[in-house]
Amino acid sequence: MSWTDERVELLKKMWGEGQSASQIAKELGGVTRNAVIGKVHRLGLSNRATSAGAAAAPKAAKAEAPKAAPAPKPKAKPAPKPEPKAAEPAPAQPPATVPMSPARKAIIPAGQPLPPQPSANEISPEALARVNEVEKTAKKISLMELTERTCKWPIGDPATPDFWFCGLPVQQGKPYCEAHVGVAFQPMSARRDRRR
DNA sequence: CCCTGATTCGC
DNA sequence: GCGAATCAGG
Repeated sequence: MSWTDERVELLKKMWGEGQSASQIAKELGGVTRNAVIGKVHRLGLSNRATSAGAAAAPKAAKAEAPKAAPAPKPKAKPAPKPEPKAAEPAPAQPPATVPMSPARKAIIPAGQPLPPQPSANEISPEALARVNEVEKTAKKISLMELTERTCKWPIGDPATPDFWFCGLPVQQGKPYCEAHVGVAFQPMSARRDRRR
């Protein structure tokens, strides 16, 4: 594919709208985001109000030496980085199997006894509200559709057909989307008033 | 890890 | 001019 006027125009339009290079590339087809970025630069349109990622970093200007540049050797990748590997602060119990749902039938899925889950209580009302919102617009994907980066929060009753997985984009690293991470990972807390 | 844009440089 | 590879940051 080449940069026809039309394609360049679309590129400009989308870039102007704040679309990401990858989105533009996907739209144009036949080009990678790198191609898009490269073109953007060649066209001279660059800095726009970026949201993130954009290297707002005032990189050292490439002042090419007029003659006989000292050749700073840009190729440099030391930093072996030993990787300290800090201990992960075990998060609260993520729903091993079934988190709470609107109407959990009285069925307890066979298997290990469910660990004490931070049920509806102890969770910020806001987080729950957001989850409810999310669950209404969740992608509702099936088990087969789960991927490394789809929210794996189960919704509904696994014993009925009304069962799906959230499916929204996961929050990097986590197994759930942002909303579900909010209720899945509790900072541990109030529950010690277990008079016993 | 995923994603973003920026730069470099051989073609 | 083009864009993959690479870099740098979130």
